[in-house]
Amino acid sequence: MARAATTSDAFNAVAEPRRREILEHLAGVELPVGDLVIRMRLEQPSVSKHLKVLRDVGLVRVRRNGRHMMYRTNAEEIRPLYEWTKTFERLWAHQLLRIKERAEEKEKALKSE
Amino acid sequence: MARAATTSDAFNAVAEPRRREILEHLAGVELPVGDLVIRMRLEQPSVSKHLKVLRDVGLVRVRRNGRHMMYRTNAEEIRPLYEWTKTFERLWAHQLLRIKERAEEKEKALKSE
DNA sequence: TTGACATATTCCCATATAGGAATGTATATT
DNA sequence: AATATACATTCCTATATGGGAATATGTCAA
Repeated sequence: MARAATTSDAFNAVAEPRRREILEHLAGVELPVGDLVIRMRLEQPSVSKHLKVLRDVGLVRVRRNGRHMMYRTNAEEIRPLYEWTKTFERLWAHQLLRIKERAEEKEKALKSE
Repeated sequence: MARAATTSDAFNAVAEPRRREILEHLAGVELPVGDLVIRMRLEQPSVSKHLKVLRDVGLVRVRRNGRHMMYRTNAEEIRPLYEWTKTFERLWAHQLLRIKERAEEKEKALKSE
């Protein structure tokens, strides 16, 4: 079996750096394809193809305005990724706590010299 | 150009569902490969190969214990994904707010009937 | 040393890209 | 209708899989 399609879910779709970049540009802002092409210095077909992947998984919404296709990020679809990563939060919090504890131990040791 | 390697970064590594599953199993718990094989009902070579990808990007740590290789999730490497998704938080919060507002409008309209 | 056990690695192949180049489609303007 | 503008789609190719099968490596036990 080969790798899962980029359009199989949000996880696969955002694995591509240029697509994450697109989502950042379209966060809370509606933009036509041409603007992305200029800002990202990427060929128009490439931008359109990335946008198609993002559309397929619902990460962006489109609206036609004359000749322009206005895209914007649909953050709701990013949320599951947020929720998944968040389940590991306690782990890195633990690690930070242990680092803090060690730092305090060190300080204590210094004072008692 | 083909798709970026699964080992190029954490984003690509966690795009694979079985690898996310592994990270969940190893969250805060050290386990040998054999345990993952049983729990995930996946062939041992597959598990080992997924573990290699996760090791390459630092998402898991290993320690040898006799014949057993003890793996555990290194949450620090998941944190960047969390931080990235978190930057979109305000957007879905907005959306929720708008949904709430609409609900209130509706209620208001019902009361004034 | 010889097995037995636990994992890693290699070889295989069908599949899915990402970008470049060329072309197709839809809409506005004159 | 004819042309220009804005995007989308198709064709192409080098590359990277993920799992199955077979094999290699490393460690413990007798």
